[in-house]
Amino acid sequence: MTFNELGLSEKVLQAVEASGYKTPTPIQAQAIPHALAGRDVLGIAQTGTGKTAAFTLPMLSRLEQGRARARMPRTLILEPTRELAAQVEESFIRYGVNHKLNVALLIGGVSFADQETKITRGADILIATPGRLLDFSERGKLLLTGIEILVIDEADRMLDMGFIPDIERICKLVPFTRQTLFFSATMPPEITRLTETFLHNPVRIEVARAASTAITIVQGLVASATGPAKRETLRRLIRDAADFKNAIIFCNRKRDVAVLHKSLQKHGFNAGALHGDMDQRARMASLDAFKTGDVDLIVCSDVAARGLDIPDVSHVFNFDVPTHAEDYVHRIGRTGRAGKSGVAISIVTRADQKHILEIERLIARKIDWLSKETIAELDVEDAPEAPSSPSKGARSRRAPHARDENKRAESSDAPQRGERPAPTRSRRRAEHPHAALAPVEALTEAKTATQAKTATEAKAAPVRRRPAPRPDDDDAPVVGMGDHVPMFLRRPVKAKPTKVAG
DNA sequence: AAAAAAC
Repeated sequence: MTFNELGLSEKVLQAVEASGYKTPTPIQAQAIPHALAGRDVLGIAQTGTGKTAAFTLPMLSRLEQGRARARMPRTLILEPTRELAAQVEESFIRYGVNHKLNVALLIGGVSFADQETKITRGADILIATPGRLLDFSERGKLLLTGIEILVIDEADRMLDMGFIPDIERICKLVPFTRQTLFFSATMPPEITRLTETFLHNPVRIEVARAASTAITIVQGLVASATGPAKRETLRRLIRDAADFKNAIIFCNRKRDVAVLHKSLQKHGFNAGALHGDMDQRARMASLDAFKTGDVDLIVCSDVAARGLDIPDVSHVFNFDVPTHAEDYVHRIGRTGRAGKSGVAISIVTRADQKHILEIERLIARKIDWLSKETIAELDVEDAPEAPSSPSKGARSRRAPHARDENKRAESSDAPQRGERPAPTRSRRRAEHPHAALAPVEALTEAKTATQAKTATEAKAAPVRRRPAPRPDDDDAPVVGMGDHVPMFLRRPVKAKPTKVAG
């Protein structure tokens, strides 16, 4: 099967060919002919299945007839997050090189002015997140009465995010006669109801089960105590990762994204961050830096869990185990894409064990433990949230390592031989094909190399003076708000939730 | 339990 057989226009086919694609994915092969024929499509597909091209390509073909009028876009694509919207815009730009179509991106967090100019000029393609779209619509700056094709992408995620009322409002603002392309990874009852209301006799296309995890992803669990010890566990995993290229690190909370990001930087890692409380420019900049390889680590909230298509992510680390099993599937799906192999490792504390069971049930398989010690052996209950008191067990075993890292952190502020520091990359391991499955050997082999390297770098670079590092306080200054924060702000807000009587 | 999304 080739793209030529799907009925796409010559202009689109040329752009597809220029991008180097020859064979359509299953969702593309099945959806494109129906989309071109004007049918409503209900696509049940995970991200990473080629879903975006499944609607951008036929839309571009169909838009070749007709032109946009001022403030009346011809097509509308709704996305749950700003990054996804921007990603879809890129897809239209890539495959629309031979067209003279106006593309507008309507997302929050950026100024109105540019967006308004584009809308006023007339947009053939409008890609939007619901909030900003409704804002424009309510201000009378945008008319949805000329919409010919409506795309609702990631519908189940829109549901999770509480967007369904907005989606319903928008569906009522567009003409009844439009064509609707509707995509969702799963079909919960609310989504089914939505499709029954807003789709007309749709073609139903289902490609991959939502809960299936790509077989190209090697998954593993590593037991850890909480607090600073957990960050130490992560650093060890990054350092010892075999075939490491880059990694996405997920935290459950935005606050922890910021804390971990600072911690990694302090330890000399080349890391960026991405979460929804960052301003939009910083979000875009972080993502770009990661895509181009300027940073090889990015610490994220679940804003990045779904849909983001970053080619060649070698590792995903769940710094926190997601509390929703579905999120696990989405997170680890950032690696192992397009037939490439990937590694996904989750750091598990005692409190996470029940979530692991749910995840294993969802993906219908056991995930291997990669750590020698089990959770039961770790002194989890005694592990501190605050940086003041260390956990005994896990800590003392790795103390030499921790000291090592402090040296690295100090040296990292200085430029090394005119290059930006890229510690994780420079530390890339000699091939160890099954390292992820044989972690103990990999760790031993890796450790000597790391230590040798670190020692050299520490000598070569000027050392920034800091209080003598003790393994106990290696992370003490990291609070996510700068180093000078009153002590009372560092204390956990709530009483320790893990403490249960008895 | 938290994240995301409008000002």
